Amino acid sequence: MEIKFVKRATQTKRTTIYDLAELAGTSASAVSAVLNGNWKKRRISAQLAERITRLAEEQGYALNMQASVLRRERSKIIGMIVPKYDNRYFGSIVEQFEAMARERGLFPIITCTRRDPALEIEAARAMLSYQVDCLIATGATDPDRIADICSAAGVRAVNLDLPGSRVPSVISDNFAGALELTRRVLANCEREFGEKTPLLFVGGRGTDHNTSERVRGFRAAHAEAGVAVDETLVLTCGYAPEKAENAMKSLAARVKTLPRGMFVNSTISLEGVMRWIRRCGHYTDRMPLLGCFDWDPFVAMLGDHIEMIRQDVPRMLDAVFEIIDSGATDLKVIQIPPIVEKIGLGGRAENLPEPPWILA
Amino acid sequence: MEIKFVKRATQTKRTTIYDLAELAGTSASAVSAVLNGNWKKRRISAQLAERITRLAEEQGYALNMQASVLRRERSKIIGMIVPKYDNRYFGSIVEQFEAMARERGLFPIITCTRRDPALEIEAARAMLSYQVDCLIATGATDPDRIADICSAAGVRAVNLDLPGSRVPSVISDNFAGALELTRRVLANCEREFGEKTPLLFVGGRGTDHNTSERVRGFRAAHAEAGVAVDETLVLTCGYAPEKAENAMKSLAARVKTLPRGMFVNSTISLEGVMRWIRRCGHYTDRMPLLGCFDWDPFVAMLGDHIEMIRQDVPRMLDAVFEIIDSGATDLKVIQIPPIVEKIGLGGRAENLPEPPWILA
DNA sequence: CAATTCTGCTTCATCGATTGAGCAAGTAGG
DNA sequence: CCTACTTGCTCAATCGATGAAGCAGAATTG
Repeated sequence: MEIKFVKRATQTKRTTIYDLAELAGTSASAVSAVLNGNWKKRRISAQLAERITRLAEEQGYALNMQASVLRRERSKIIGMIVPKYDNRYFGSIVEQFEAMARERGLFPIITCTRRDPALEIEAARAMLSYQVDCLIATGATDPDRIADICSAAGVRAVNLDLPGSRVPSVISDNFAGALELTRRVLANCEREFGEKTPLLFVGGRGTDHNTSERVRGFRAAHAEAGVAVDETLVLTCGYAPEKAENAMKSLAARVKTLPRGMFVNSTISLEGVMRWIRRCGHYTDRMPLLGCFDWDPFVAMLGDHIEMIRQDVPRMLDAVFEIIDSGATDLKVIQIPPIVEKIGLGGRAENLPEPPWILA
Repeated sequence: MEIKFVKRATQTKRTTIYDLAELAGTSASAVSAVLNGNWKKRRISAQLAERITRLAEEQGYALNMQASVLRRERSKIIGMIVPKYDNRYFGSIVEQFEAMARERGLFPIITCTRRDPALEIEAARAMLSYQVDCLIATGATDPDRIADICSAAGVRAVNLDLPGSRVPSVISDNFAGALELTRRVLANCEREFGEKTPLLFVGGRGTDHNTSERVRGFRAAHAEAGVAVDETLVLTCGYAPEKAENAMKSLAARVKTLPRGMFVNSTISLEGVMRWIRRCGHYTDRMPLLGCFDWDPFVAMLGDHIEMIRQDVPRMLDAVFEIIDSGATDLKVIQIPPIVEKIGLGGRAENLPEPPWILA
């Protein structure tokens, strides 16, 4: 059962253009020219090109990118840092980023920083070491720091999801999205409970741009509806489920009546909120009416009491690549309108049995 | 508003060890030795080391990995290909893989193949071009093909999630997991409906190892319960939500009574199944009882009619890295017991067999 | 027929880091 | 005082691919 598997690592020397040159009775530079496609420019005969190509295939030749990149001006490597992979939003960002990069002949490398500021910086440096031509900082805690590091290395950067002030940014229109989401939840509450009450805002970091814009939209919708925001109900406690759950717990401990409507700042926070709702025993008669600034297919099935705002990932990435492709350098922040997920479509069918769905 | 941003790309020449050598009045080789940490071996004085280190920092020196890797024996780059980022299972695989790679001083690069066999191969080749030391093929449609390509380049490979026959594999114990999941759904059905009826199996590719093992577990549980499997109810239609949804649709069109219990082969398939359930109008009185071979926090909140099996990602990755770290080359398939998620809670079931389940 | 252009290559320096070999000065030992 | 180490460095080859410059020989032009 001892397999060649590792043996070959020592045995097999990878085929290089020099090996091919020798086999073809020609020079390495001819082989290189043929294999990287500009043999016409270099006036290699079609005959020799053909012969070299065939040989390369036979020998299972594979370009050594490290050598190639070292020599070339541009690496054609594009980097992205991303906070997490545990939700559909970042998942689709990464998946589409990869696809779009590949379409353009770029090699994508991605690093997940788990919202760790130190790791963000380290990851950015690592990517620069690998000679990325461009770096996309997604949801970075300190985008400007990253931009500075890139700029020192002469590398382009673009911010995604969270804006910075040093390089172009592409983000959702958080204010508009939050305004609309809050409006809907307020309207649902009024319809269901017959009275206008201030909503809870939970999740996100109070310091990040997105969260503060969403709070602004939240406030604007309240103002519009003539409802005073209850400041004790604005809980920007961080994104993690546990943080949201704890925030709810301690809120429940210090107020007498719990809100009947909530604005939850991501599916990740919603995870914690839902957990709390199911365990706290305060909503046994009726679920609170929720709005979630984020989308997840199963959340959409949780019931008709949840409204969702879905960030428009395809358009966001189109904008990112337009900046990259065009080489645009002006310091704009592009805001992409998010999508309101209509309940009923993504939402619950009218004729489903009533939740035993939610447990105590 | 015209920013330095791109200007610098042409202006700034990155600092190299030669620049530092000149500034320090020493040789490039001394600089190299100091900066990559083996200056003791190379008998550089602490004094000079100190001076060089300071200079490197001042100048914002960053190692050129392409040059470094080109020269070195091992690249310390580790690759992973993964089918999708749209579910928690692969999301956590990727996230933990990255973290564990970094812990070991390896640089992880990941490619999402979207279950496209051609892209899988292309991605594997690309990674070899970048001189990965090791490649992990996660959920690959043709792991052996990838293993062959790696072996030709003298690169180690490991299969994850789906096994192959050329290199070691780490997978879930699909049979045991499916057996337990089916048992539970059967039991739930008997309890709820007072009779033993065969379940539906939906999702996955009939040709892949995982799915066939799960079907085997599904059958075994039926046999155990004395229930005959209804062959028309085994729908290995692929993983995508639309495929599952369509399979359900056409099933509904050709049978008179729909199953009251279902084994769904992934959260991704469950997405389609749930969509169908909600739209079809056949389950207006009572939701079918479900079992899902996969875990998602929101699915867990969908109600008490869904049982879930969660694959043990941390242990799977531990196993993968143990193979890599130890340099093990024997052709084993390591099966990691999955976890039965208790509704509401979550933990390992009592009646799963004891690990470590090494096969063949 | 000589001068020029074109064709089809080859040669060689280069990218930046690494490392074996070697060298000069200092120190220890006999 | 001479040999033998040790210390602290430098030199130069090397990894594999790239592309500017150059060089024969064939083809074309005046």
